[in-house]
Amino acid sequence: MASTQSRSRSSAAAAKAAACSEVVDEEHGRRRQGGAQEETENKPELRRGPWTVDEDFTLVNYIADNGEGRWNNLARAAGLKRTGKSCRLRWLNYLRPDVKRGNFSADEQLLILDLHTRWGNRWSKIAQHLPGRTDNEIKNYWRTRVQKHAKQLNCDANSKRFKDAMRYLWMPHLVDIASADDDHHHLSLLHHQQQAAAAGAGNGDLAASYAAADVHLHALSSGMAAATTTSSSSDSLASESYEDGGLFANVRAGEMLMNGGDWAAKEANHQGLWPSSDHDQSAVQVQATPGGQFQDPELSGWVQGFSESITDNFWALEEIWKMQ
DNA sequence: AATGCCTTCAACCGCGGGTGT
DNA sequence: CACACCCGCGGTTGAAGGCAT
Repeated sequence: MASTQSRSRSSAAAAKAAACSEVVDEEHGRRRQGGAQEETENKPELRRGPWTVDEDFTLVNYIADNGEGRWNNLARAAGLKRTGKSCRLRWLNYLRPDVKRGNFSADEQLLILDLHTRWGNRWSKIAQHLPGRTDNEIKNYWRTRVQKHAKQLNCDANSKRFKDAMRYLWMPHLVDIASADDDHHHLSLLHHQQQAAAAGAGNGDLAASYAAADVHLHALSSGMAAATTTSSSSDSLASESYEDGGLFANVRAGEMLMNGGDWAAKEANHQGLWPSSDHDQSAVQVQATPGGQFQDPELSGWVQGFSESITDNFWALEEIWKMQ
């Protein structure tokens, strides 16, 4: 389990830090090896590197008594030879009682992929929607796992190609895993994510994006045996969008509009498929053929060709991932 | 068993924005 | 208004453990 690994790593690091600490002159950023004996009488040097158990204990106790914030003052008052920054980071990323450790669940992975598609490298913003997860952890996850997959697929993690792979292949698969794991839980997470994003959309752009249609691509995760695209009205952000019991990718036309002109252009060329301008009444269903062909030949060929070109490698990676 | 490469993640750094004086 | 300080964010680094040879 990753949490065990983290803990063992942390304690080992702490032991090492206790044996050989590095200190830094905060004002000038100078780094030195060997630490305490090099302190000058005027300026107490600051420790850096891995935290010791004693330091953790001191910080946790101080925050328990006095609360967090004002980190530079806190570091001094607590008697820690650390910068305020370092204390803050240690607390937020590691010592905070509600920090969740261990591997990301399929739900969380799905949420990260979805939110990153929408917001890019806004790690702290993404982290706000994953309770107990820190921006640092999500960032590391992205860089080590997601970018690795992108590299193995020979494309950039920020490229349209990879984003499309996530939308059409990875996310449906994660939905599948999440469904098998806990159907209701992932629905509630997605619902939470939508509500949170909509609530935070006072700035308008997200509101606009969510005002656009939801597009549900059914059964892509099971090899595109069939696909159903549903576009519903603007107030379909709510959970009923997810209540039909099927396995699907949740891809929003508005999100596509937000994330690239290509999608906007594609959508403009496929009004029959994604009638995003249709913000009124009833949902529009576009049924793919049993062979997995979309009614739109261009999109069908593009999706299927892409899917065929990477699916083997992609699922193999998924299997590796599940074993972690 | 020894060695070297790879992966992961805690921690650091620089920067920009906010706030107080 | 200018300056200093603080805070938070995103990018990067380096150490430890895992794994392959």
